[in-house]
Amino acid sequence: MSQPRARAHEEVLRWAEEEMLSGRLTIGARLPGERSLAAMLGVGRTSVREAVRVLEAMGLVRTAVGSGPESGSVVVARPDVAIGTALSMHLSTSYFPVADIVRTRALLESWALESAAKDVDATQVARLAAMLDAMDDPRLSPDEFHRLDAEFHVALTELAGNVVITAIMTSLRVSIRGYVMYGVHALPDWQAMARRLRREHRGILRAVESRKGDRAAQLVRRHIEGFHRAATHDP
Amino acid sequence: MSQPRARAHEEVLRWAEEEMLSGRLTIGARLPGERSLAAMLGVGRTSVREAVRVLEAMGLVRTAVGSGPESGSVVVARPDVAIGTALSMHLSTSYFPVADIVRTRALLESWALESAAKDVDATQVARLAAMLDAMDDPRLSPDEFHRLDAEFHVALTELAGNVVITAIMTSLRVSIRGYVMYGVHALPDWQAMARRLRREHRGILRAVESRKGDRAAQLVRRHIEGFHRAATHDP
DNA sequence: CACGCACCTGTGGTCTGACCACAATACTGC
DNA sequence: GCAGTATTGTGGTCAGACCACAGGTGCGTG
Repeated sequence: MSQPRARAHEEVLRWAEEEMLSGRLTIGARLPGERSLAAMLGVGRTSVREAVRVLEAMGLVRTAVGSGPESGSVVVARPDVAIGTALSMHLSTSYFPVADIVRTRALLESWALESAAKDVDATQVARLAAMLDAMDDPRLSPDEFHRLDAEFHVALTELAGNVVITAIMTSLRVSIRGYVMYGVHALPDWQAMARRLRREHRGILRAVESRKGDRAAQLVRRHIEGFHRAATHDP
Repeated sequence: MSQPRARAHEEVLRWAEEEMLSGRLTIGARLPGERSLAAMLGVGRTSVREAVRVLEAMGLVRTAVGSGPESGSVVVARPDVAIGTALSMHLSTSYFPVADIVRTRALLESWALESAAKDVDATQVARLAAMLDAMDDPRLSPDEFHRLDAEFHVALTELAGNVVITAIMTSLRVSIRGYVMYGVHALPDWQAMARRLRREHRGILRAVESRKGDRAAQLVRRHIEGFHRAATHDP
């Protein structure tokens, strides 16, 4: 009606969105097979596949071949996938400056800590501390270290309980992964940097634990911007 | 090498990302035709199309039929499209609570104003004031009013000059459009709300103009959360 | 010579039908 | 009873055929 000439694959996307809005298609549910879906909507299978690809890229479905309950297209909720891949692609066009991403990350993360410090419980702190213990292993490669580092920061952000912000944070981490690793290799002394990061992590966690929200926010902001400065400092 | 069994359309995506990273494919450039691209990469045209669909959904290309320089797949930079459609789809799965989106918006926007108020110039203020003048027309439908309102808020955020935050803001506005319009219809007195929004907009702009960053941030936070409360207040 | 219209070409958009690899399940022969 | 095989249904891929569309080309007419 409103869009009399929608492309066929958009028709499929519209259908999927309606099904999800109405609650007929919930997380964990399986989409009809591509062939039957095509017949159902009166479009070709290729158009259905194009729509499924888009849904997959947006982190809304996961596809698998074979048979059984795990096969086919299953509805999932991975918003970080969507934003992450999109951000990293846009980064590759150089449309997004890394500095803007770093600043955004600092903003979101400092807010999250400020908000989280109000009602953090011991269980959460213990879990975060365990992550930091794992990072103390001096045999870790820069690559592994960064993976744990990213996990720690995402876990910190999760404390605030805002799924949108968590999703954006995860995405930002994914999208700047390449840049971080590049910066790491450019560092004169990686071990020294690792020691510094570990120390700062402990400080941040301590501030959160003692409910000092604004101090935690300040520390994490310095932590992020400090690494950025060090990693982009060309000799 | 690293991924010996990548799906064909992922091969195309990888190619596109590499081309953009290397600078061979810049914004405004045209992709090869689907048929020649398929031949070039040794995959079927359907796989190329699936990849192009994903790129399109991520706001990286725009496609058009016909011939001439405007046709074909053109590289563009519309990160807001990517994040916006993804967010709205995830909203429809009810995975994202609206409250989290509203809070995120308040955070980003208040930061942007605080940062922008430091060096705003008269030209920008005049442009924003003109937008507010357009919103004064009492004949505007709620729909038109909301469109202008969204434009104003995005323009405010742009003042900070952080493209990542601008993209996220635009996306958030797009994704909550349905919710806002629903809330508007639920209001007992739309005209009264419009008057209030207009007044608050003027106040925010005034604060920015006089370089009072923290006051502008506070006002916009109240503005956003106030509307949210009013629109979700069930009788 | 200038103009306008019909034709040509290349683009994305779509559909059909045919395979393939794969994984769970049903069946079959021992 | 059980191991091994055949069946079924899934996504993944490809080739080929149309279609609608928009710009360019060139012919014909004024």
